[in-house]
Amino acid sequence: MTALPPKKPEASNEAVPVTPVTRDAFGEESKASAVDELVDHIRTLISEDGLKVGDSLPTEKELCERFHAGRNTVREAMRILKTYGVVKVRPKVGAILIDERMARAFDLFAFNTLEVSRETFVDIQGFRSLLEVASFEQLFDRVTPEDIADLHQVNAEFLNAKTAVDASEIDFRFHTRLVAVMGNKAILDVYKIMKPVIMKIMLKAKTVQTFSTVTYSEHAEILETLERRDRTAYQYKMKSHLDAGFRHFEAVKLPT
Amino acid sequence: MTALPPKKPEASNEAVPVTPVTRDAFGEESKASAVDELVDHIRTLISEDGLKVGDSLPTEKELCERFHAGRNTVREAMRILKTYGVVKVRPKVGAILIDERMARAFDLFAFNTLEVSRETFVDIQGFRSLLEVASFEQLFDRVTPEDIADLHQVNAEFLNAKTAVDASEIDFRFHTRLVAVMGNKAILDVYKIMKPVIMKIMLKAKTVQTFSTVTYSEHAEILETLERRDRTAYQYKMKSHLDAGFRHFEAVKLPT
DNA sequence: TAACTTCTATTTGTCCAACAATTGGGAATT
DNA sequence: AATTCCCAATTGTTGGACAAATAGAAGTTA
Repeated sequence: MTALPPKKPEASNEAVPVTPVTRDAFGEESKASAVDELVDHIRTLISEDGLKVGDSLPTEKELCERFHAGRNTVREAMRILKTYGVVKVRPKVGAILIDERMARAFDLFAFNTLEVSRETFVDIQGFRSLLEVASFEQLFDRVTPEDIADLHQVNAEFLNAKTAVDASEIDFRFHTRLVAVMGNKAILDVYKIMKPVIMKIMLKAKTVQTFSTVTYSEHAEILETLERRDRTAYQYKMKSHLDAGFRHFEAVKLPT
Repeated sequence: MTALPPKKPEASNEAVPVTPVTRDAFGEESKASAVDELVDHIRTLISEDGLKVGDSLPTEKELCERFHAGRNTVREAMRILKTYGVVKVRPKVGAILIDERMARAFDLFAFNTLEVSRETFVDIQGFRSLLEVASFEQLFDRVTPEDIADLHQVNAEFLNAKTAVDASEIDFRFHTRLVAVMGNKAILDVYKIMKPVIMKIMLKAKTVQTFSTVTYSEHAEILETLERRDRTAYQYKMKSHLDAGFRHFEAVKLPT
């Protein structure tokens, strides 16, 4: 025994589950890298200790010692958990359990830098119609004077917008704030994920001029119907507002 | 100049976009860690070079040199992309572009270490209420006899279900098929992503017995209102159906 | 005592260097 | 020409070093 593998120094006591050749993270099988094993270990650690959202994980050093792994290995494993939206790491304070998996799931699809196809456009606008028009019951139930005030304030920012990009940013903020009224994080996450596509739609359909005049006043009218709790008028105004962009997109006549 | 910061050795030529303090992925602002910046850089690299699935990314060393980053930083960035399901890395051959994001999205929620938090539960059910109840206009517009037939067929499978898991699988298929009636891919994708959480909700609320009796007949009643184009009845039946699971979750009395 | 400031120690973030493990591709052999 | 073997390139893992951030303690002042 001249050259023993330097991987396992000596200690094999402690509480080492020892999963020598396990399966990969999920589904597909592979050779079980140290990082994947570590993720598995941390997972069992979480469930066995019954850790809940808000609880802390051991520090990197402790994880190194407990699982006999190098710090970079631990860091890559933690990086996976961060990407999963399961932990939030801050210097000095360490890793805290969270649950933002929903937001992460939608982040995945924000990777698209491709063109907006006609079908995607129609689908997204249909989705928005559902989230902003058909949702009127939940909107009217929950809307507060604060919400209205916020929305007015956001809408007022149109007057300061210099470029079309600025203006569409404000436009998106307005609609996002409206969706936020429902107080549903999942819905809000989805809406935020659609931002790149929605922004493209807004930009395509409007110029700065349009923003500071038509869009601004349409928003104002929508807010007014919201304030009055006028369901019928709200649905009509909002649907027209969304369809406006749609009609313009039609006019452009995309190839496909 | 005795102690210059060791971060930037010297070279500032090449093609370094130099995003010193950029924004985070979306909306929320952060301090822009080197790893996050690197992910951004690689992303722009992919889109600017027009890389497609199957193409190769530069090696770790090349990425280190091109973006003046340490190898661990590069590795953590690649680890993020791997977790996203955007690249597949093998020793010697390097990183190849793939697109398994949908599969990864499912994996996210198969990460069972965490309980479905109460807020998540409420949000998801609210979302479903929007997608399946408030969407009735679009549903009634587009539903065809074929859709109805399919839905009846799926619902009939309850009779063959042996375990609660089987049954909840069928339950989810039923609701998915219903959402599919709208013909909106974006909405359908979102619904599919929520599958693991929805499945948990279904499992929590029901036993096999329940599925083969209550759920089955509730579905049948919903289909009947859909066939009759009875808007009011549909909304009432579907809302009750969804709320049933909700009430059971209430009864469980979660700690927080 | 209470509020504020400063300091310290701990923890994470990044980089470097070294070696092990894997493997595609070339070299050597038949 | 086919097969086998070997090498070199690349990723995987480890350890160490230092920078950056910050929670908590210690000290200061009103």
